[in-house]
Amino acid sequence: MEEKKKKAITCGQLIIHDDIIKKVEENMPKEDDLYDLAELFKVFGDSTRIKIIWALFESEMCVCDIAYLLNMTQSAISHQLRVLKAARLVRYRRSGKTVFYSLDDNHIKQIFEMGMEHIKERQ
Amino acid sequence: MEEKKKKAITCGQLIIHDDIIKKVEENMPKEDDLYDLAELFKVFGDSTRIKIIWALFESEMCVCDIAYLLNMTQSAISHQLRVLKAARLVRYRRSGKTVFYSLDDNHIKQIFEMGMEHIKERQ
DNA sequence: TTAACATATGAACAATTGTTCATATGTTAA
DNA sequence: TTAACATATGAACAATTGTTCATATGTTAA
Repeated sequence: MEEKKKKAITCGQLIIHDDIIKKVEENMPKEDDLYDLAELFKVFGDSTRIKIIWALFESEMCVCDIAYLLNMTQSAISHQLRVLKAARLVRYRRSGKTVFYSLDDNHIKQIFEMGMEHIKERQ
Repeated sequence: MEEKKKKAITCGQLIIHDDIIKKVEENMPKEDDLYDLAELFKVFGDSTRIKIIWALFESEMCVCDIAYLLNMTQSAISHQLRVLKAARLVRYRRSGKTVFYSLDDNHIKQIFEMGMEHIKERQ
């Protein structure tokens, strides 16, 4: 939120009051946090990943279980698990040839439920 | 979650127990809802839109105010407001030449705060 | 060791997305 | 009416993304 006024905007005159500008600047999280937050939601913004997470709400599962439940290829699931792993939303443990994935976050369920409330309100 | 077993998967043998499969099928939301949920999070999955929403937490604002606060062009903001409008996350009112946007949802703030908790835990 | 199998991953591809630029649309003051 | 201005929007473009296909990697049983 630094370096304002540098880029030209169409509207020359501001409607907004100074104290609101100040409040926004005070309450807006840092650029890095905003970026991370967007990255987190981006991960949730794909229905395959949503389904994987929703399956893992129930129990830990191996890759082929998830592929079976979601009726998708092992490769597609594996690629998406990598994304979830990178976002630190799932953890995994290897047991022989099988790799079991499970959720690694306490907030996901609440975030999903709140999202569902939004969906349901507008149906 | 219908029509399983149609697509071939690499792993022939399931590790998962039948009662877990049943639980997942019971608790997994309907395909349409999962899709809508993903669409909602997709909207949150962009830092420009996150910033717009965070600014609107403070007060209703016109397009040029938002452009000024975020140091972006009017056009970019306008395009993103259209996305937010389509997701029914913002409403607007016209006052002369100016159009004021405001938030149209009670869940957003809680969802964002929970997302932030996730971010903060892993820093 | 080797065959069998679960999983991971790189390359390719089509599809989607965010911004810019130019310009259309809507509104008001003169 | 018309000029000025706030906003909306279509086209274009580069960048990102999800899946598929082929195959590499890791593990175990024989």
